[in-house]
Amino acid sequence: MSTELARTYDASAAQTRWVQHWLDRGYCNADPDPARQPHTIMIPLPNVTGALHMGHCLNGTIQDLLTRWRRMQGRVALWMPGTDHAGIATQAVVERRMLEEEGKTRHDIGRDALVQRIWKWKNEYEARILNQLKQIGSSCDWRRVRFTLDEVCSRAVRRTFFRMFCDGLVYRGKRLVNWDTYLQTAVADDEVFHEDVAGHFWTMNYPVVDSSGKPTGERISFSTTRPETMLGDAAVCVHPADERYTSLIGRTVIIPVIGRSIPIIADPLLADRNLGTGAVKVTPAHDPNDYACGLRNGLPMINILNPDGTINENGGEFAGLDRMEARKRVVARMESLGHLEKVEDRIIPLMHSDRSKTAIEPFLSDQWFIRMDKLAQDAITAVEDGRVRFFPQRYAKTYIDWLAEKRDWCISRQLWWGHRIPVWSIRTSNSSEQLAALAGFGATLRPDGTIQLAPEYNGRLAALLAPGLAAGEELILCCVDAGQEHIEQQLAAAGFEQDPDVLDTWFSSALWPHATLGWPDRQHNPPLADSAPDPAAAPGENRVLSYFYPGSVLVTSRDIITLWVARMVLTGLYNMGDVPFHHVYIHPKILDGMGQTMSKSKGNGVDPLELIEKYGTDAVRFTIASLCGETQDVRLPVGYECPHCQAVTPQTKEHQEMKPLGGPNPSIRCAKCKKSFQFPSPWFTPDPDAAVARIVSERFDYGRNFCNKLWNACRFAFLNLEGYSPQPVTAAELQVEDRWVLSRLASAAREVTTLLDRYHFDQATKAVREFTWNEFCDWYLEMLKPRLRNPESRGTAQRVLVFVVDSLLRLLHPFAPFITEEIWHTLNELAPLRGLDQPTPAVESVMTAAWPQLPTQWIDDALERRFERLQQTINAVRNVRSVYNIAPGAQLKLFMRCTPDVAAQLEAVTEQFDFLSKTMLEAAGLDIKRPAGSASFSLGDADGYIPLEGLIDRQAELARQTKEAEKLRGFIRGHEAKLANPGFMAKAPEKVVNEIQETLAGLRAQLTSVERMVAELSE
RNA sequence: GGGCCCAUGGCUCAGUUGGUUAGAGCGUUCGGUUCACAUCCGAAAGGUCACAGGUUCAAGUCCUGUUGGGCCCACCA
Repeated sequence: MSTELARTYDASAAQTRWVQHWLDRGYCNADPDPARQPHTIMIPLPNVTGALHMGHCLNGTIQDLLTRWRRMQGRVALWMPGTDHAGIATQAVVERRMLEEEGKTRHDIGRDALVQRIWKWKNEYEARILNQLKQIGSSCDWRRVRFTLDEVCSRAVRRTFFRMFCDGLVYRGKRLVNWDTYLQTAVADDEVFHEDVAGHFWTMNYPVVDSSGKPTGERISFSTTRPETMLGDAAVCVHPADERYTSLIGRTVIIPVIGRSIPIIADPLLADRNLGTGAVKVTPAHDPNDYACGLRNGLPMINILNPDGTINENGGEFAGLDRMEARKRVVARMESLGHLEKVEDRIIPLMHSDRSKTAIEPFLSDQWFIRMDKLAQDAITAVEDGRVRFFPQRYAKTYIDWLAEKRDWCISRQLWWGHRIPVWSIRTSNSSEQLAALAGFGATLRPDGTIQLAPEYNGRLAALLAPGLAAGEELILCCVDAGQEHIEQQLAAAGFEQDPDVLDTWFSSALWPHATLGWPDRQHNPPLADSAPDPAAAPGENRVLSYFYPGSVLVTSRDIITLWVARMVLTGLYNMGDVPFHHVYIHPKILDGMGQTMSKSKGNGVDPLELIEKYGTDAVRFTIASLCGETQDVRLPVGYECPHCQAVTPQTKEHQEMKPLGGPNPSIRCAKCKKSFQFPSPWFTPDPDAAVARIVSERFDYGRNFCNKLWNACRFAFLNLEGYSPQPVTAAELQVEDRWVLSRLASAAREVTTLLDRYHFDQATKAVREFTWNEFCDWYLEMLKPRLRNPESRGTAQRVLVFVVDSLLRLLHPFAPFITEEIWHTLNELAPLRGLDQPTPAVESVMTAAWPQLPTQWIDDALERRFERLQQTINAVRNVRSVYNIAPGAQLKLFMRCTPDVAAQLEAVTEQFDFLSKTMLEAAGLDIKRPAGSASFSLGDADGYIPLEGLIDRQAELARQTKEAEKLRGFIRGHEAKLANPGFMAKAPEKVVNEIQETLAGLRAQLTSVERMVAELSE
């Protein structure tokens, strides 16, 4: 390591160096240590669907900041990394790509081949994601990286499902799914989009019949946009209070096209008197509202569709027709039978599949559910009693409101990529067949009707239908084992078939906090990557789980509070009997320049590595942390930097939406140099030989400038450390500025600690920046310059300087890990021993250094106030210099009218005046008179005069002071009005009244000074 | 339709339980090459705190409504 800092900081070299160094030294590893407290953060597992964007970068920055900070505080800080298989999203990406590139669907290649392809994709993107995380400085324990489909997580998934199955929490039910008839698959809600299409609105009627089935002549009218669903109608529904229909409620109608009789029912939740005719046909199997109505009223669910979108056998003569063709024929038939009243054209909002772009059909299918009542209640209680706390608190409402609905959780998905549901079933026709199917498992029927399996299956195989075999034709078993235990083979051999569906992705991510720590294995620590030796292994014990669970804080974004956070709490309580984390910090979302959230579908995502390349990781992290407040999302306008002339073109919505559309890659023309360039986009890869713009955002100048400042301040310090000798520094040796900077440092350290405790990252960043720049650099370093040149005073100055730099690097490390590490290592070369009381050897890495906790006694308010007057005086002199355009080098004289004790304080720092403002303090005291031709200023308790004979325009100075006096009079009037207000005097607290009076007195004194100056100038 | 959040100088944002003269960074203007930093230093200009009511001695801050924006959820015969 060099003993000097280079002229500029090379961010990318530092990043490469320290990422590897930290890895080699194992500084990020976290192993159980009973002597210390743990601090656990589980990463919100990124999906392996694609690369990380700025939202992940923000999320990671905060987690790493917290992890590094807690580690420095002496905790065993575990940050658990990993990725999510993201069932639907990943399968969709791979399928889409396969369709585009090879024209194949998953049915063409089969289940195993598709899953293999997805694994390949996963490996590629997982590597990319983990690399991105490393590049942003993430101090994860990389030995522990997990994937939701890996063996450890899979075991936890199967065990949880099995436990829930045995506890009766799992059941099979019907549910309407979004069915893509083209791809013949169910698609998730977020995989569908609304599009308005031209359609028709038919009004028809059904004839009312009497008890013998004869038409009474009455008819009931309704409207529909999907006449073919008539084939599956189970009722006609009206509002119970709708007087037009009260007489018809309970009567029967006939569906003319198929001759089925259905009842007229009343349901206030479904029927709306003000819509259409007020009566509505009910098709429970093909409409979500009708489905809910069907459940409420015990209606039959008549499915009329085949998976390919044709009408099935329930459609009578229409069976086999495509639903659109069936629609036409049903309408024609209704018309010919005289039941069509009118047709209107209408724009219909219709759901479409993202993938096939075809219309979605609501389709009733068998799904697995988890009963939520008790599980949800437990999770609500955990937040209500404070075992889990949200920051900011308002998000607890989102969580509780959602859980309070206690809607059962549909956990099955019609996909191939994911955890296959560990349920096996066989069709039988009676209980003896069922027992026969179970013969190989040593099954006997207990007297109470439940099934007894042979002991070796206890806890590994369970039957859903017990007690009471033959409750249905189907026998359903749940098997916890994977293939190795052979039970699955036995099941297959006995004729059982495994459910083809997989579990909802959130089922496995819900287990993340305990699954990653090895649950349900309580005997062994979870395996480490590449079978690395586990330093914390203990026989018969999973110490990793018992030590790191529950976690400390979950850091995530608000949109998955329900999907993920709630479910982690719920499964944590269910499996572990304890909450998965104590705090939930909800951070802002990253928005683009137009205020939209970043997402792949909008094409406005930004790869953090692009910005890191331009600004450096620390700059990006520091800026991001500075934007992480309580309420406001982070707006991040970006631009394209022209590769030819470096001019920046701000990104617009048009840019985000530019796609090749079969032609050449789109490009942007630079407004300045008129040349074209390509740009990074989620829609295409730029041509290999094309000039490609990079993404920039001037918001990151904030962090970059700060890093530059820090670097140069330390560079300056290090250039002045020649001859540094470690020695205790006594109180007597400390100069005013030393005591001041230590006071400020102690305050800053306390403040940053408190703010981080409360997750106020924006304020913490601001505090540390202001200390570094506005206090340490602007004042302390400047005041140190003369002392460092003087051999007499140099030693103490160096020792204090080294101490402050050391503390500063520690304070900044969680925010800016690379630059602080880089500087720290140089400091170690120059000043291996440091400390004020007793110099001690510094640790090798700032990452393992202790977080600064400085004595409260160092904070000296009186001293800070005196120092502040010095600063104000100097600022006032600078102001005069600037207003009168006086050459920076010109030496000025200063006279101060003030009390003797203030005079003494000012005289004690005469050299500082000279040095910082090229001004000699000539005299100070009560008897100072304004020298002729002076510029003047008032600080309230002291007035300053700077003789500027010949340089100052008397009239201009008079005008300046008159303006100042006017301003003061305005303030004074405001305060006087307050004190003259009887209401204020009677009702305001005494403290506030006193404050106003004091301020008023100060303002009046200052006005007196200014008025005297005006008088003097007017003479 | 329900819920949550936001609206403060040209831009991006702070503003603690209501209480002195509403702050910062960038941008703008003016002035600066003495050996840490022009990614810098010094100075200045720039705000009726979205709008309308209300509560209060006192409102950027609390309440109600309006407008505009974001997000989540529900729904659209």
